[in-house]
Amino acid sequence: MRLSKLFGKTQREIPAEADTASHRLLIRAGMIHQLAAGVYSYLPLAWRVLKNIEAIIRDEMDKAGGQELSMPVLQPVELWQKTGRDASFGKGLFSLSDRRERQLVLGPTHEEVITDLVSRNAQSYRDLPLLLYQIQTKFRDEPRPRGGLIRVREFTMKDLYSFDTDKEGLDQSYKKMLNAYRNIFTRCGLPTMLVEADSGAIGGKESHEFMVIAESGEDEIIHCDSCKYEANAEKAESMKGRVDSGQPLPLEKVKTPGSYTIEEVSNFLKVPQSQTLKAVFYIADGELVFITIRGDLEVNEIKLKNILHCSELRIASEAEVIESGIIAGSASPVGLSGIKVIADDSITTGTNFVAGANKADTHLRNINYPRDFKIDLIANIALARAGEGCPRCNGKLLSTHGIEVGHVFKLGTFVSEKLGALYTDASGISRSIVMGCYGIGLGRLMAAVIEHSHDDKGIIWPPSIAPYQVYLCPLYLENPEVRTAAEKLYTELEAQGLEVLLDDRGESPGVKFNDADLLGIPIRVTISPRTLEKGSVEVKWRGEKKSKLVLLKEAAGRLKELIKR
RNA sequence: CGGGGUGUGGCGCAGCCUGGUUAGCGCGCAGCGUUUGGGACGCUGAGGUCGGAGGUUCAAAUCCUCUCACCCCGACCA
Repeated sequence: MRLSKLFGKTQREIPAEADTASHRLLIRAGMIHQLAAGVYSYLPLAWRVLKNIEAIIRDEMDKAGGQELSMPVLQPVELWQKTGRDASFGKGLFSLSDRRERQLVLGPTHEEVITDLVSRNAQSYRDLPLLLYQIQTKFRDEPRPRGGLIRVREFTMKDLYSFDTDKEGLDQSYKKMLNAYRNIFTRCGLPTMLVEADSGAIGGKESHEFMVIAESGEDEIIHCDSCKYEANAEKAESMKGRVDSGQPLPLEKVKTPGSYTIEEVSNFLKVPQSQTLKAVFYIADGELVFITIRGDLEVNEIKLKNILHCSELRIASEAEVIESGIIAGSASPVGLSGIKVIADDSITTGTNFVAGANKADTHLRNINYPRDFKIDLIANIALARAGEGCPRCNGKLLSTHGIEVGHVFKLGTFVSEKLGALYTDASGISRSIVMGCYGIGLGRLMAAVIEHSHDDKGIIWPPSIAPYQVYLCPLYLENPEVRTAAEKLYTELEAQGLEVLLDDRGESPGVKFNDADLLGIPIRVTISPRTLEKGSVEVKWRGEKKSKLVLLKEAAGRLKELIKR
């Protein structure tokens, strides 16, 4: 390809709206263009990278036994109503109606469609296991697209679904996919961390995410400094530690004028925050719930949502709290009735807690569970934080940020039950198919590669996914020898099957070198009167400082070898 | 949805507070010339409904009202 003809121009200036590295570089390299919030065009360079990523993914999926197919983006909403996931996706579902006022959605994922499809085509245990996948555009009306391609509303995703007869089969499919995913990310030059994850709106039980460590990552990863424990903060657990405060003492009322927050109460009564109980109020699908948790901890809303099995969860407004007769600032589970009370299991880690008295400016000392109050549900709903103890060993938890590039779920039979996807086992009994699902976002993967591999000059593409392999960079093109040598080498390299970008522009060396660095093509080959004097060209890897001279007549062969490596 | 911010040629911005001739600057783009091993220079030129609607005024990019879009911080996910 001749650079002068390539659609898409490099930009010198940094686009104002971009503040993550990949976003800036993708725009500056002329690879993407934003049409609307979270909606992008991919220009030829980006498209080539995506195609390369796609080829790697396809290869690994096929090797793992996957069969590629293609399903509709346009889906009847009824299918989503059957699984109830129209509610769990909520406003994230792009929906529209056709001319007959039929409600349709644009597929954000394809569990429903594929399960419906499989249920009609696989009836016997002999038809299983199955691994089916597609690489296709997904639509999700994200509340807030961000970071360029990191989070968008229309994106290409590889989604594979596994169908097995039982849990053991699912475990095997899951393992195959974990392995394939590791291969994919490695081949894309991306180091990843496999973390335990929450399954969110997709549903299901066990779930893992592949994370790329990056400052700009949206996810917080909690991991142990001494064992292998790694989890998304949404899911992470921690040792809460015991609060040793002796034998239960009798309840005692204390006046606490002006003290409302945990900090104020703890200062006023001179007790550590871990010796208090915090009250937090949420509205779960319209119903007010009372949450109590040790004062030094925070509620993990994801965990809370999961145990409440609700689709919408938000902090209650002050008005809503007051309306339900609770004294904000002095709220307490003690003596409360008519409201659902959920407690974090941290309330059992100590004795003689301080909490509100449900009476203005008054708190209670020496509250003990279960002596003094009842709750509807006790569970681990606390946010794990760096510095706390590892739940698996004696280590300390650390925190980093990451970009989620892949997510795998053990779905189980949730979807197949709802959609009646059954198979007949060897003894003739009808059973639900056991499912798993596995996704990779291609654009996000491309962005993550850039986040991981760039410098202040530009992108550094791993050769496996680079849009071109060689940046052929002749200087002083008006010099006939340079021009002839460049054209000849260009032809030879292309004949060798190499992907070459020829910078045939009449730009100055500085401009050409800077663009070469920005575009991040793995190998730069410079031809100038200076190199030709020695019958040579200059070869330089994008990621390295030094270059070396290669004889012009050997150049094509040598480059072919380099690329192979 | 809550909070913060921005909309002015393809890109980055100034002008707005304190209304007043042809709306500027840099990059980029086109032409010519001189240059050029890490983003050269000169000359010439093209390109703008000042996000949109309404209003105030003799006069609006500038003031007022409404509205739309986009970005950033939080609740969602590949």
